[in-house]
Amino acid sequence: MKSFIELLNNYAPLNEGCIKDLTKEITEIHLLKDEHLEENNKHPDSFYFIVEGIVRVYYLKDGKDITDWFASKNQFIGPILNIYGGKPIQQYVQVLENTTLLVIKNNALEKLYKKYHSFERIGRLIITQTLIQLSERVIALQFYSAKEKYELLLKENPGIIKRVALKHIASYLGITLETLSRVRGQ
Amino acid sequence: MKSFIELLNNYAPLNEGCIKDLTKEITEIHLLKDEHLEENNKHPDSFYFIVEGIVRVYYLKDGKDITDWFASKNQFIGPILNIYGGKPIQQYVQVLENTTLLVIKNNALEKLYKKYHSFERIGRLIITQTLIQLSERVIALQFYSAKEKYELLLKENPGIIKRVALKHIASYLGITLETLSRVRGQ
DNA sequence: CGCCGAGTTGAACTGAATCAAGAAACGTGG
DNA sequence: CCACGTTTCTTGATTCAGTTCAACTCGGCG
Repeated sequence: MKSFIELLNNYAPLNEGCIKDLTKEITEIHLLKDEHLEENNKHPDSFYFIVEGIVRVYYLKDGKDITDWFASKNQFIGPILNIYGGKPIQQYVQVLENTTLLVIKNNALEKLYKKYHSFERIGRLIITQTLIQLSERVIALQFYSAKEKYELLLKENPGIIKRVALKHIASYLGITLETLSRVRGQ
Repeated sequence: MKSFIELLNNYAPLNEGCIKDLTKEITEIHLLKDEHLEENNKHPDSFYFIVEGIVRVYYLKDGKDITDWFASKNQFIGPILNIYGGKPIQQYVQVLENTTLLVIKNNALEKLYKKYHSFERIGRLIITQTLIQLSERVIALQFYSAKEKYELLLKENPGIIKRVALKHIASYLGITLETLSRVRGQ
């Protein structure tokens, strides 16, 4: 919780009142390996911060499980509304290790945005950061070979390989499990 | 100019003082077909709004000209810092038709963000919108065939085909000009 | 011990890239 | 308004990275 506030403070200074209001709206939850956030099958209505552990965000495409995003310690998961053919995709969040999360409801988030300018600023900065990350991914998908995409992931997120099943890595990279296996065999 | 303010107001209501300050910082420029924004070769330091016309944002990858984004009437172009292998990519903006743009310097933008909460909010909302668009593109790149990507573009931006050279469409879609040509021949 | 999910390996297939050549459209100057 | 060169687009033949399908291996767990 402290580390969360600290992290936000790095984006922009938060005043006491805002921290107080924010703290009131946050709840901490613990999930065990392979559990899902219980909000599945609902419209996503919360924002999460990962205190410890690792999760993946995924969706179903033609019945196949596609990993959209990994997040681990000190990272955020927001309801990044994914769109497919003009329609929002139902997204799910699965915990890949025992994980501690902070949760805040979207409507509480909206209220804080409205009430505190500095909080709105932090929201803007975090989203901007996410946008930049995503833009790198677009380039990777457009030009990198399977091997290059795997190596980029290794470079940017070295720990992930040991913690996450390869099938999830494969779908995240947009390649098949078989191709990933061959790439890894050098 | 009016349409610009109106458009912003749709995101969040701006007060008089903010509109006044904003207006002071905006300059209108006119560019002819094929001209470039003169800020090329510099670090991008402005934000644009397209009043009329169409532009493309592109970068060079291994000497090849890759279109990253199209923008036309009533759309924004920000310095969406693209990253490639961890390094920011120099981006260029070329006008594809005679075009009228509004320009605001980044540092003026930052001042307005700081001064007006409602302006910061608009910034957050516009970036969020961009993020959603980009997330759709990630899915398209991961799963769509060349034909499907082309059809998606046709559906979402029907006018663009007649206004933009096919080679730019091709590099935007992440396919070769030859493949695009074949796809178009049904 | 035997099952089951996860990962590996192999062979055939395919969508798109590449390379190459030609056609069509465009603009500029005579 | 036409001739010429440049740029843009099309078409064809070949190649290749990655998919698909299928069989097999490995490790954990009831």
